[in-house]
Amino acid sequence: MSKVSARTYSRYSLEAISLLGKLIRAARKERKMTTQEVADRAGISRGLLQRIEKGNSKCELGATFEVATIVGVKLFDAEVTTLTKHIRQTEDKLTLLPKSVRKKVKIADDDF
Amino acid sequence: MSKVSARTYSRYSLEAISLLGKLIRAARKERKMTTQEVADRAGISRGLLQRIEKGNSKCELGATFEVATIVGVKLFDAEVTTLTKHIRQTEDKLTLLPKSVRKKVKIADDDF
DNA sequence: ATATTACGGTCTATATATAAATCATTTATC
DNA sequence: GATAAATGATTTATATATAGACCGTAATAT
Repeated sequence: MSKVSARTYSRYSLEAISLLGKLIRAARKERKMTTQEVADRAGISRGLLQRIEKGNSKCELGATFEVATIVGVKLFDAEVTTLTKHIRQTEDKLTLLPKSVRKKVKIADDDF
Repeated sequence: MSKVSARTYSRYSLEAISLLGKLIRAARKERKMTTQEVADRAGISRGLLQRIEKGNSKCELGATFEVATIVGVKLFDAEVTTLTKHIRQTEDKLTLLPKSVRKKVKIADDDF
């Protein structure tokens, strides 16, 4: 017992997670797949799939994305090839950016 | 020790996770935020943020989405209002679909 | 060049997500 | 209506993700 972390997330994040879960659930039913079927294909337990569809924020990222892939919910609205290309582009951008972010160390913080 | 689960995910899922991490990293740098800054705002540890940017599939879904939101990486390329609307639509579709998926219980499985 | 800070990695303790089994309920098919 | 399956929910044991501290290194600004 004794809750320590108690992380709380923004409304947008929670809504996004909720939507992803609902999309997965809808896609699964449209494809007429049972929860057990999808869980097996994803290599996870049925209980975890239920939590994912329910929009539980504490699920594993990999499990969630895998389930989404299985039922046909595209992340980033992109195919695999496009995805790979997108990764390359982001990597290129990354190399151009400074490797380390340096904060203004001046007298006063000009944050707002 | 003694690995038990050893879940493995599809190439697409792993690429999507990798891309998301890279997008987060790029967005963070473009906004000139340090890892510590983002981690604090997200209420997570710096180490977890590093794993998220690295594309680790075993990160918490909520933490990942929260970080993405903070650095401005839009999930579903949609704003909050659009997101909420999208949720409604999905819910509507959900109510129309049969509540339970029923498998053909015929003589032979016609799986392929 | 030097100082300072961001970053990457490692280690440990703890909280907790997960798998698996079980039961009750709902739902589809007969 | 009867039957069987799918779903929802709960419980327990175990694996593991996470926080927090630390260190060394790399990178930026002076």
